[in-house]
Amino acid sequence: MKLETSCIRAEADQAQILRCKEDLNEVSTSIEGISKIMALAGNEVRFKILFLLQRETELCPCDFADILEMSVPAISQHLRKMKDINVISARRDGQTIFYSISKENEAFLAAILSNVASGRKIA
Amino acid sequence: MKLETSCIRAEADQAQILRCKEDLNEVSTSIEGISKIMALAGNEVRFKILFLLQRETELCPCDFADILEMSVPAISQHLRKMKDINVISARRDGQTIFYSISKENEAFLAAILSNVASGRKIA
DNA sequence: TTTGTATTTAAGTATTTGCTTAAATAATTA
DNA sequence: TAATTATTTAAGCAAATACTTAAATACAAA
Repeated sequence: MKLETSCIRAEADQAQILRCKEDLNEVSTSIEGISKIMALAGNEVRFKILFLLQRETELCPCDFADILEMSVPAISQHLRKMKDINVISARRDGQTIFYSISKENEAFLAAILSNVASGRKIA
Repeated sequence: MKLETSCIRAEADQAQILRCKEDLNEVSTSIEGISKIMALAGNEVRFKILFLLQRETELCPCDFADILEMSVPAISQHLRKMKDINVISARRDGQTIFYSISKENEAFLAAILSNVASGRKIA
């Protein structure tokens, strides 16, 4: 019995298929981690938050609510998701909690954010 | 009447808030475009497809179905989304349709994919 | 022309997402 | 202490997502 999901064409390069599977397997942990970060950064609100954090170093939920004209709980929930995955980190100063981009992912995010340009599309 | 979503703390730096809003406004088109790409790349299946395309230059839906062990329609729908947004492009050769990363976004995706590493997390 | 292969499209559905409002914490100030 | 402020958490819900199966297209070969 054939696997229904598979193609049965003669041209399929079985060696290539196998090599691809092995390649993927080797980097699976890495891919999992990166696509989790990408999934978070892929939300426009969160991407803006990251963009702002890069420029301003640190901001509080309240600031984001003002800047993005969104409710504080909505912002807070976005921040939580990014904090959970260690994309950003928090420090408390009195009642205010300041968020900033985690050292760990700073370089990766900088590479992505460097493509943000005024007026024009990415290169 | 105050805007409910806004913070009323004394410490809010109004100049900073305003500057951030202006900054965002200047790059809004760019941010919109990039986060659309990121949202697509943020899905693990699609990220794998992009990773594979970078390594193999071009592959067909059937190949992806074999490699990722998913149904052909599921793959096809992922490919469509990326094609719609011009992340990938297609060429037909007989019955087979070969997909590849669009020239337009090659550099951007290469920058992201360069963080995929075997065994370990991103830097 | 009929049959088969590769792909896409469409309809249906379970899950996830991103907000809302209301309530709960936590720290500050009166 | 009580009242205020900043933030988080929880519950609920509409919209988006990612699959499924079945049907439709497009090309190739018999």
